[in-house]
Amino acid sequence: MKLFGLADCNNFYCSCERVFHPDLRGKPVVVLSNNDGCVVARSEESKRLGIKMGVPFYQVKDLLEKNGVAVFSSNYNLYGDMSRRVMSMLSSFFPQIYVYSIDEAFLDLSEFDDVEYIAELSRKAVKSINKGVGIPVSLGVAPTKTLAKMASVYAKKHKGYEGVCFIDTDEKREKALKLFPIKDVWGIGRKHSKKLEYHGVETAWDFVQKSEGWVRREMSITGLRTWKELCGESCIEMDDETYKKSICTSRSFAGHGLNKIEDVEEAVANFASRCSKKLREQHTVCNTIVVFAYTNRFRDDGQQTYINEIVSFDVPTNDVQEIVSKSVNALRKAWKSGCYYKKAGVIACDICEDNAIQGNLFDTVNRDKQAALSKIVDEINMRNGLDTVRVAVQGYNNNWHIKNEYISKQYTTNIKDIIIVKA
DNA sequence: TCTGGGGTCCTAGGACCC
DNA sequence: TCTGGGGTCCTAGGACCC
Repeated sequence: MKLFGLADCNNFYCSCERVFHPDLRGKPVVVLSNNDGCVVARSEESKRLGIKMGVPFYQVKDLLEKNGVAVFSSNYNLYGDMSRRVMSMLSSFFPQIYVYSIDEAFLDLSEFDDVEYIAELSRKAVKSINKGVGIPVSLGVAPTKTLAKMASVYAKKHKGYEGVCFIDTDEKREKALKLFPIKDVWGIGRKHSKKLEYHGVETAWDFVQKSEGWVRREMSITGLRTWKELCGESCIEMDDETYKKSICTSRSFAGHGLNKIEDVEEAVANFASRCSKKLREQHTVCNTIVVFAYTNRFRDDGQQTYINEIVSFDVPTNDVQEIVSKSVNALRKAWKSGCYYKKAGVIACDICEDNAIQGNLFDTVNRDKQAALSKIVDEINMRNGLDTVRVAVQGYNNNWHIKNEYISKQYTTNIKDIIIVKA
């Protein structure tokens, strides 16, 4: 039987923080989103206190304080680096891994034919990662990705499994489906689970009792794929990661937001610069950018506005100056004064590989020179830090900076923050 | 006062063609 | 009274994921 694995890091952001705060093991921890806005990660102890995923920080601040919960702003440099370590260890055990998100990877186990051997390897991997990186991992194995995902949930939930759970027989599958709430199935979101519950479907098992035709009609092709996967038929492909088809950089602004065009301009210039860097990193160019900015949608007193400017290039590009200047010009053109902007961003779309650029007969830009300059700027910034060389409009006022009151150090990526072990 | 950020895929409907 | 039939392409919006 062909099998897939799913390795999922438990409460990943919290676990990362705990690696450098061993005193917090067994204690409640939460990690906040950008701007210390919402709770985006909770340790098991915090979940037990009833803190919900995505809840605004200010609404639970008292509760957290009262229960001595350790609070962290998100530290993406740290989490990104820890993720790389986990993935690299994982691939030393399993040659075919597909990184699905910062804390998850699918494993293609088709080259192994012995289930016992897979089980042994899985247990070894989980133990080694825990010991070597300090991150607890749950691993599920099953004939489809949706079932593997379900197995990983059981692996995490029941201590007896020691982090590894198999759904590899029909009996186990039936039992697993009957105990699994439909709303927690991978691929079934809020809308569909509401609808399914209305039709009497409460568990994954109830769902597979529905007919194929009914599912196709009510939930379209994506719902049908989930249904088939739960029945044991593998039909969700692993994306052989090529390149991202859209790239977005956006931020919310702290407090009321920003109402001066210079401040928003500086922010947009920085978002555009970040987009161009991401494009270059994946060796692609974009044909179109979208610049957006909007006021606080949660307020009903002030004036609400939405800027959404779409700009196209004559020739697809990833050049920082071109993308920044077009973005800033688009913002200036669409600017409406008298509003407090709470969030803004830049999206690069119509992306293609940089070796397949469709030229333009009337192009006046020297593309070779431009590419050479980009390369040098990237190299300088790699050595000396992000944005050492920048486009002037990116500025230094930084009035759009994000709030992160509770951020931990860059333990693994900044030499100044490396922990010193005392003899 | 305070509410994240970054993606993918699918569908319905409009515009247009013969 | 009665208003074809078949395509393609594009876009906005919905639903989902982490």
